[in-house]
Amino acid sequence: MRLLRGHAATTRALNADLVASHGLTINDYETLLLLARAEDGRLRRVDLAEGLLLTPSGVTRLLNGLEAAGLVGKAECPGDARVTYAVLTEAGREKLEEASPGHLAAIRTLFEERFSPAELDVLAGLLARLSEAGEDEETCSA
Amino acid sequence: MRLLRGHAATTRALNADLVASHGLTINDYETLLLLARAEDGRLRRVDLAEGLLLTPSGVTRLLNGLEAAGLVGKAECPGDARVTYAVLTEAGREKLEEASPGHLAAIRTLFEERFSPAELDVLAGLLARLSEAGEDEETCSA
DNA sequence: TCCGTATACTTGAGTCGTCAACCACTCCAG
DNA sequence: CTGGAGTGGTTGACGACTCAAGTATACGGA
Repeated sequence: MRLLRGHAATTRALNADLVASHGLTINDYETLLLLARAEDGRLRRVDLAEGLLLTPSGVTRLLNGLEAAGLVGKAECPGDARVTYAVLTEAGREKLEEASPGHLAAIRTLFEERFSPAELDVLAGLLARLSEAGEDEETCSA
Repeated sequence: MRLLRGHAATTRALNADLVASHGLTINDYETLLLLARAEDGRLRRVDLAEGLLLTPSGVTRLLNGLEAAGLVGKAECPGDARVTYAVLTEAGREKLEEASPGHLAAIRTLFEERFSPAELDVLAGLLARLSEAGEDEETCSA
Protein backbone atom coordinates (compact mmCIF):
# COMPACT_ATOMS: atom_id res chain seq x y z
CA MET A 1 0.00 0.00 0.00
CA ARG A 2 2.48 2.49 -1.13
CA LEU A 3 -0.51 4.62 -1.96
CA LEU A 4 -1.38 5.45 1.58
CA ARG A 5 2.09 5.99 2.89
CA GLY A 6 2.30 9.61 1.91
CA HIS A 7 -0.09 10.36 4.68
CA ALA A 8 2.45 9.45 7.34
CA ALA A 9 4.86 12.26 6.59
CA THR A 10 2.05 14.77 6.20
CA THR A 11 0.44 13.91 9.49
CA ARG A 12 3.79 13.86 11.21
CA ALA A 13 4.58 17.33 9.98
CA LEU A 14 1.27 18.72 11.20
CA ASN A 15 1.69 17.00 14.51
CA ALA A 16 5.19 18.32 15.03
CA ASP A 17 4.00 21.85 14.36
CA LEU A 18 1.20 21.55 16.83
CA VAL A 19 3.36 20.01 19.52
CA ALA A 20 6.06 22.60 19.11
CA SER A 21 3.77 25.60 19.16
CA HIS A 22 1.08 24.56 21.61
CA GLY A 23 2.05 21.31 23.22
CA LEU A 24 -0.86 19.52 21.62
CA THR A 25 -0.90 16.26 19.72
CA ILE A 26 -2.98 16.07 16.60
CA ASN A 27 -5.31 13.87 18.53
CA ASP A 28 -5.39 16.30 21.42
CA TYR A 29 -6.35 19.03 19.03
CA GLU A 30 -8.91 16.94 17.27
CA THR A 31 -10.43 15.96 20.60
CA LEU A 32 -10.85 19.57 21.64
CA LEU A 33 -12.33 20.30 18.24
CA LEU A 34 -14.82 17.48 18.48
CA LEU A 35 -15.85 18.58 21.94
CA ALA A 36 -16.18 22.20 20.87
CA ARG A 37 -18.54 21.17 18.13
CA ALA A 38 -20.56 18.84 20.29
CA GLU A 39 -23.69 19.88 22.07
CA ASP A 40 -22.83 21.35 25.47
CA GLY A 41 -19.16 20.80 24.70
CA ARG A 42 -19.43 17.27 25.98
CA LEU A 43 -19.12 13.83 24.46
CA ARG A 44 -19.10 10.25 25.65
CA ARG A 45 -15.82 8.42 25.46
CA VAL A 46 -17.27 5.99 23.01
CA ASP A 47 -18.29 8.72 20.61
CA LEU A 48 -14.94 10.34 20.90
CA ALA A 49 -13.35 7.02 20.04
CA GLU A 50 -15.44 6.77 16.92
CA GLY A 51 -14.70 10.31 15.87
CA LEU A 52 -10.99 9.94 16.43
CA LEU A 53 -10.72 6.45 15.03
CA LEU A 54 -9.18 5.23 18.27
CA THR A 55 -10.03 2.38 20.59
CA PRO A 56 -11.78 3.19 23.86
CA SER A 57 -8.60 2.59 25.76
CA GLY A 58 -6.77 4.99 23.54
CA VAL A 59 -9.37 7.60 24.36
CA THR A 60 -9.01 6.97 28.08
CA ARG A 61 -5.32 7.62 27.84
CA LEU A 62 -5.71 10.63 25.63
CA LEU A 63 -8.21 12.17 28.02
CA ASN A 64 -5.94 11.48 30.98
CA GLY A 65 -3.48 13.86 29.46
CA LEU A 66 -6.02 16.51 28.57
CA GLU A 67 -7.58 16.30 32.02
CA ALA A 68 -4.20 16.65 33.67
CA ALA A 69 -3.65 19.73 31.55
CA GLY A 70 -7.02 21.08 32.60
CA LEU A 71 -8.32 21.26 29.07
CA VAL A 72 -11.19 18.87 29.59
CA GLY A 73 -13.09 17.70 32.64
CA LYS A 74 -15.42 14.87 33.52
CA ALA A 75 -19.14 14.84 34.01
CA GLU A 76 -21.55 12.09 34.83
CA CYS A 77 -24.51 11.18 32.78
CA PRO A 78 -27.70 11.47 34.80
CA GLY A 79 -29.48 8.77 32.86
CA ASP A 80 -26.69 6.21 32.57
CA ALA A 81 -24.15 5.63 35.30
CA ARG A 82 -21.81 3.84 32.93
CA VAL A 83 -20.88 6.88 30.93
CA THR A 84 -18.46 9.60 31.89
CA TYR A 85 -18.67 12.59 29.64
CA ALA A 86 -15.60 14.44 28.58
CA VAL A 87 -16.42 18.14 28.74
CA LEU A 88 -14.44 20.98 27.31
CA THR A 89 -13.28 23.41 29.98
CA GLU A 90 -12.92 27.11 29.42
CA ALA A 91 -9.17 26.62 29.27
CA GLY A 92 -9.69 23.93 26.69
CA ARG A 93 -11.78 26.18 24.53
CA GLU A 94 -9.17 28.90 24.76
CA LYS A 95 -6.41 26.51 23.89
CA LEU A 96 -8.31 25.37 20.85
CA GLU A 97 -8.89 28.92 19.68
CA GLU A 98 -5.28 29.71 20.27
CA ALA A 99 -4.03 26.72 18.32
CA SER A 100 -6.50 26.76 15.46
CA PRO A 101 -5.18 29.57 13.29
CA GLY A 102 -1.70 28.11 13.12
CA HIS A 103 -2.91 24.60 12.58
CA LEU A 104 -5.34 25.57 9.86
CA ALA A 105 -2.63 27.59 8.18
CA ALA A 106 -0.32 24.60 8.29
CA ILE A 107 -2.98 22.43 6.74
CA ARG A 108 -3.50 24.98 4.05
CA THR A 109 0.17 25.18 3.16
CA LEU A 110 0.32 21.42 3.00
CA PHE A 111 -2.80 20.98 0.95
CA GLU A 112 -3.82 24.04 -0.90
CA GLU A 113 -0.27 24.45 -2.01
CA ARG A 114 -0.40 21.08 -3.66
CA PHE A 115 -3.99 20.82 -4.83
CA SER A 116 -6.45 23.06 -6.55
CA PRO A 117 -9.85 23.45 -4.89
CA ALA A 118 -11.35 21.10 -7.43
CA GLU A 119 -8.72 18.50 -6.77
CA LEU A 120 -9.27 18.83 -3.07
CA ASP A 121 -12.92 18.10 -3.60
CA VAL A 122 -12.14 15.02 -5.59
CA LEU A 123 -9.60 13.85 -3.06
CA ALA A 124 -11.99 14.37 -0.18
CA GLY A 125 -14.70 12.49 -1.98
CA LEU A 126 -12.49 9.55 -2.76
CA LEU A 127 -10.94 9.32 0.66
CA ALA A 128 -14.29 9.56 2.32
CA ARG A 129 -15.16 6.26 0.72
CA LEU A 130 -12.25 4.59 2.42
CA SER A 131 -13.85 5.03 5.78
CA GLU A 132 -17.27 3.97 4.68
CA ALA A 133 -18.50 0.67 5.95
CA GLY A 134 -17.13 -1.91 3.59
CA GLU A 135 -19.01 -4.79 4.98
CA ASP A 136 -19.28 -4.73 8.71
CA GLU A 137 -16.81 -2.05 9.60
CA GLU A 138 -17.69 0.86 11.80
CA THR A 139 -19.09 3.83 10.01
CA CYS A 140 -17.59 7.23 10.50
CA SER A 141 -17.69 10.64 8.98
CA ALA A 142 -14.71 11.35 6.81
CA MET B 1 -7.33 16.44 9.17
CA ARG B 2 -10.38 14.36 9.09
CA LEU B 3 -9.45 13.78 5.48
CA LEU B 4 -6.55 11.55 6.16
CA ARG B 5 -8.02 9.59 8.98
CA GLY B 6 -9.74 7.07 6.80
CA HIS B 7 -6.38 5.64 6.06
CA ALA B 8 -5.91 4.46 9.62
CA ALA B 9 -8.72 1.95 9.58
CA THR B 10 -7.79 0.72 6.14
CA THR B 11 -4.18 0.14 7.00
CA ARG B 12 -5.12 -1.45 10.27
CA ALA B 13 -7.38 -3.90 8.52
CA LEU B 14 -4.70 -4.90 6.04
CA ASN B 15 -2.18 -5.23 8.81
CA ALA B 16 -4.43 -7.39 10.94
CA ASP B 17 -5.02 -9.71 8.00
CA LEU B 18 -1.36 -10.07 7.34
CA VAL B 19 -0.46 -10.63 10.98
CA ALA B 20 -3.18 -13.20 11.44
CA SER B 21 -2.39 -15.20 8.35
CA HIS B 22 1.38 -14.96 8.13
CA GLY B 23 2.69 -13.27 11.22
CA LEU B 24 3.92 -10.31 9.22
CA THR B 25 3.41 -6.63 9.87
CA ILE B 26 2.60 -4.42 6.93
CA ASN B 27 6.06 -3.01 7.29
CA ASP B 28 7.56 -6.48 7.45
CA TYR B 29 5.80 -7.33 4.24
CA GLU B 30 6.75 -4.12 2.57
CA THR B 31 10.36 -4.64 3.59
CA LEU B 32 10.46 -8.06 2.03
CA LEU B 33 8.84 -6.64 -1.07
CA LEU B 34 11.35 -3.82 -1.34
CA LEU B 35 14.21 -6.27 -0.93
CA ALA B 36 12.77 -8.66 -3.46
CA ARG B 37 12.62 -5.89 -6.00
CA ALA B 38 16.07 -4.59 -5.26
CA GLU B 39 19.13 -5.62 -7.13
CA ASP B 40 20.62 -8.75 -5.58
CA GLY B 41 17.79 -8.73 -3.06
CA ARG B 42 19.75 -6.37 -0.87
CA LEU B 43 19.33 -2.80 0.30
CA ARG B 44 21.07 -0.43 2.65
CA ARG B 45 19.24 0.44 5.82
CA VAL B 46 19.06 4.04 4.76
CA ASP B 47 17.34 3.20 1.51
CA LEU B 48 14.92 0.93 3.27
CA ALA B 49 14.11 3.78 5.62
CA GLU B 50 13.32 6.03 2.73
CA GLY B 51 11.21 3.44 0.99
CA LEU B 52 9.26 2.61 4.11
CA LEU B 53 8.96 6.17 5.35
CA LEU B 54 10.55 5.19 8.63
CA THR B 55 13.48 6.60 10.58
CA PRO B 56 16.76 4.69 10.51
CA SER B 57 16.19 3.48 14.03
CA GLY B 58 12.78 2.20 13.08
CA VAL B 59 14.42 0.21 10.32
CA THR B 60 16.98 -1.24 12.69
CA ARG B 61 14.22 -2.51 14.92
CA LEU B 62 12.15 -3.80 12.06
CA LEU B 63 15.11 -5.71 10.70
CA ASN B 64 15.90 -7.14 14.12
CA GLY B 65 12.61 -8.92 13.97
CA LEU B 66 12.99 -10.09 10.41
CA GLU B 67 16.50 -11.31 11.11
CA ALA B 68 15.38 -13.19 14.17
CA ALA B 69 12.73 -14.82 12.00
CA GLY B 70 15.37 -15.72 9.43
CA LEU B 71 13.67 -13.81 6.67
CA VAL B 72 16.51 -11.41 6.03
CA GLY B 73 20.22 -11.53 6.72
CA LYS B 74 23.09 -9.09 6.86
CA ALA B 75 25.88 -8.47 4.44
CA GLU B 76 28.74 -6.06 4.44
CA CYS B 77 29.45 -3.60 1.74
CA PRO B 78 32.90 -4.17 0.30
CA GLY B 79 33.39 -0.55 -0.60
CA ASP B 80 32.03 1.12 2.52
CA ALA B 81 32.46 -0.35 5.95
CA ARG B 82 29.68 1.79 7.40
CA VAL B 83 26.89 0.08 5.58
CA THR B 84 25.28 -3.19 6.46
CA TYR B 85 23.04 -4.50 3.75
CA ALA B 86 19.80 -6.20 4.55
CA VAL B 87 19.53 -9.17 2.23
CA LEU B 88 16.50 -11.28 1.54
CA THR B 89 17.04 -14.90 2.50
CA GLU B 90 15.51 -17.81 0.67
CA ALA B 91 13.04 -18.17 3.54
CA GLY B 92 12.22 -14.51 3.20
CA ARG B 93 11.49 -14.84 -0.46
CA GLU B 94 9.27 -17.81 0.18
CA LYS B 95 7.44 -16.00 2.93
CA LEU B 96 6.80 -13.10 0.61
CA GLU B 97 5.48 -15.34 -2.10
CA GLU B 98 3.33 -17.11 0.38
CA ALA B 99 1.86 -13.93 1.79
CA SER B 100 1.44 -11.96 -1.41
CA PRO B 101 -1.66 -13.52 -2.90
CA GLY B 102 -3.72 -12.99 0.20
CA HIS B 103 -2.44 -9.53 0.80
CA LEU B 104 -3.01 -8.43 -2.75
CA ALA B 105 -6.48 -9.87 -2.63
CA ALA B 106 -7.19 -7.95 0.56
CA ILE B 107 -6.00 -4.76 -1.03
CA ARG B 108 -8.20 -5.41 -3.99
CA THR B 109 -11.30 -5.94 -1.90
CA LEU B 110 -10.57 -2.78 0.00
CA PHE B 111 -9.84 -0.65 -3.02
CA GLU B 112 -11.21 -2.03 -6.20
CA GLU B 113 -14.45 -2.63 -4.44
CA ARG B 114 -14.70 1.05 -3.66
CA PHE B 115 -13.07 2.70 -6.65
CA SER B 116 -13.18 2.30 -10.38
CA PRO B 117 -9.83 1.94 -12.13
CA ALA B 118 -10.06 5.52 -13.30
CA GLU B 119 -10.74 6.72 -9.79
CA LEU B 120 -7.82 4.73 -8.52
CA ASP B 121 -5.59 6.45 -11.00
CA VAL B 122 -6.77 9.84 -9.87
CA LEU B 123 -6.40 8.93 -6.23
CA ALA B 124 -2.91 7.62 -6.74
CA GLY B 125 -1.92 10.74 -8.62
CA LEU B 126 -3.24 13.05 -5.96
CA LEU B 127 -1.81 11.13 -3.05
CA ALA B 128 1.56 10.90 -4.69
CA ARG B 129 1.79 14.64 -4.45
CA LEU B 130 1.45 14.47 -0.71
CA SER B 131 4.79 12.83 -0.41
CA GLU B 132 6.53 15.10 -2.84
CA ALA B 133 9.03 17.52 -1.41
CA GLY B 134 7.04 20.48 -0.25
CA GLU B 135 9.96 22.70 0.54
CA ASP B 136 12.82 20.89 2.15
CA GLU B 137 11.20 17.63 2.99
CA GLU B 138 12.71 14.36 2.01
CA THR B 139 11.72 13.16 -1.39
CA CYS B 140 10.29 9.74 -1.79
CA SER B 141 8.54 7.67 -4.37
CA ALA B 142 4.84 7.39 -3.69
C1' DT C 1 -37.81 -10.54 39.57
C1' DC C 2 -33.77 -12.24 38.19
C1' DC C 3 -30.57 -13.86 34.75
C1' DG C 4 -27.93 -13.17 30.55
C1' DT C 5 -26.25 -10.30 27.31
C1' DA C 6 -24.78 -5.95 25.73
C1' DT C 7 -22.60 -1.48 26.58
C1' DA C 8 -19.27 2.07 28.80
C1' DC C 9 -15.09 2.40 30.52
C1' DT C 10 -10.39 1.26 32.70
C1' DT C 11 -6.14 -1.26 33.35
C1' DG C 12 -1.85 -4.17 32.53
C1' DA C 13 1.12 -5.80 29.27
C1' DG C 14 3.20 -5.46 25.08
C1' DT C 15 4.30 -3.48 20.19
C1' DC C 16 5.93 -0.21 17.10
C1' DG C 17 7.98 3.74 16.23
C1' DT C 18 10.20 8.31 17.51
C1' DC C 19 14.00 11.36 19.14
C1' DA C 20 18.50 12.34 20.84
C1' DA C 21 22.85 10.83 21.60
C1' DC C 22 26.37 8.14 20.15
C1' DC C 23 30.01 5.31 17.52
C1' DA C 24 32.32 4.18 13.29
C1' DC C 25 33.66 5.09 8.89
C1' DT C 26 34.43 8.13 4.59
C1' DC C 27 36.10 11.89 2.25
C1' DC C 28 37.91 16.26 1.27
C1' DA C 29 40.36 20.73 2.17
C1' DG C 30 44.40 22.50 3.72
C1' DC D 1 48.41 13.06 6.11
C1' DT D 2 45.32 14.97 9.24
C1' DG D 3 41.23 17.22 11.22
C1' DG D 4 36.76 18.31 10.48
C1' DA D 5 32.12 17.60 8.35
C1' DG D 6 28.98 14.42 6.49
C1' DT D 7 26.90 9.74 6.30
C1' DG D 8 25.36 4.91 7.95
C1' DG D 9 23.88 2.65 11.72
C1' DT D 10 22.63 1.38 16.66
C1' DT D 11 20.97 2.19 21.37
C1' DG D 12 18.25 4.02 25.53
C1' DA D 13 14.43 6.34 26.98
C1' DC D 14 9.99 7.25 26.00
C1' DG D 15 5.26 8.06 23.79
C1' DA D 16 1.08 6.61 21.61
C1' DC D 17 -1.63 2.86 20.62
C1' DT D 18 -3.54 -1.78 20.74
C1' DC D 19 -5.46 -6.09 22.67
C1' DA D 20 -7.31 -8.84 26.24
C1' DA D 21 -9.32 -9.00 30.42
C1' DG D 22 -11.91 -7.08 34.08
C1' DT D 23 -15.45 -3.93 36.49
C1' DA D 24 -19.74 -1.71 36.61
C1' DT D 25 -24.05 -0.52 34.88
C1' DA D 26 -28.26 -1.15 31.73
C1' DC D 27 -31.92 -3.62 29.86
C1' DG D 28 -34.97 -7.20 27.69
C1' DG D 29 -37.17 -11.43 28.28
C1' DA D 30 -38.46 -16.13 30.90
